[in-house]
Amino acid sequence: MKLATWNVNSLKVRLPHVLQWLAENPVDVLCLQETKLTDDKFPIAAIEMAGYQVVFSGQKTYNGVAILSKLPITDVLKNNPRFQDEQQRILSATIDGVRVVCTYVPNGQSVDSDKYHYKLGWLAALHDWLADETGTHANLAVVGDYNIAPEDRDVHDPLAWVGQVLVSDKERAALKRLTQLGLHDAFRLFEQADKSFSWWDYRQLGFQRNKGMRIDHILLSGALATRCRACVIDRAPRKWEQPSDHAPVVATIE
DNA sequence: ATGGCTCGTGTAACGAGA
Repeated sequence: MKLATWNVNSLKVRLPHVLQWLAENPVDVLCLQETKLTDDKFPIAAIEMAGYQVVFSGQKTYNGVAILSKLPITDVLKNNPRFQDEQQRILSATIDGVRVVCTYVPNGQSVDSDKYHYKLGWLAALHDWLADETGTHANLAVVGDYNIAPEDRDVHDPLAWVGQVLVSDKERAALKRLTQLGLHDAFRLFEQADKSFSWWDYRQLGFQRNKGMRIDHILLSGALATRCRACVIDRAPRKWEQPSDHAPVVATIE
């Protein structure tokens, strides 16, 4: 199974990019974040024409997640059953024996904001729910935009970012707690180039200068990590016209 | 210099993202 995740920053704007990328990279499963579409506006027909089934959970203006799959999708669940949340940030489904959780972790805005506290509470609730899910599903993949750079090597300029949102100790500790449930960062199962990032600021030629961060992750249960043969960030669509600020991350599971 | 781009909303700036 080829499993990918991509924060598209508006599926309305990025639908052509998604279709082109799938044509060039016919992965089995693609998880999307920040669709920014209510469910009545979701482009089901265009995605089905491309050979994918799709489930989605959206809202107006913000957030929104979707799972595209070549193979049948079953047992769809919206949100974290343990966390009351108006914001549509989690969608789970079973595909080919793999439990896929597509997640868009809150950004947090800044460490002194209410949004930061919401992020930490949200992550704690995710941990508590996934503690059960890891027991229930041996083949579990929790993928998406985590809005956390796990280590300094995942940040273009760690000194400039010390203590800031996306890299703060509390956020990194929350992510580490997820990995301590037995979920492995697929990207770090393999040797990778230095300064590998999945997001680059639109401003100040961020991509051209590689001023980015690695904040989009594929976390795999032990059973899936053992079967994982590769994990790459595809920078190509970040070079296209009117790109998302994020690049897709792709894991190959035998 | 707390901006710089890009998005949705809605049709003018502004909040939010990261």
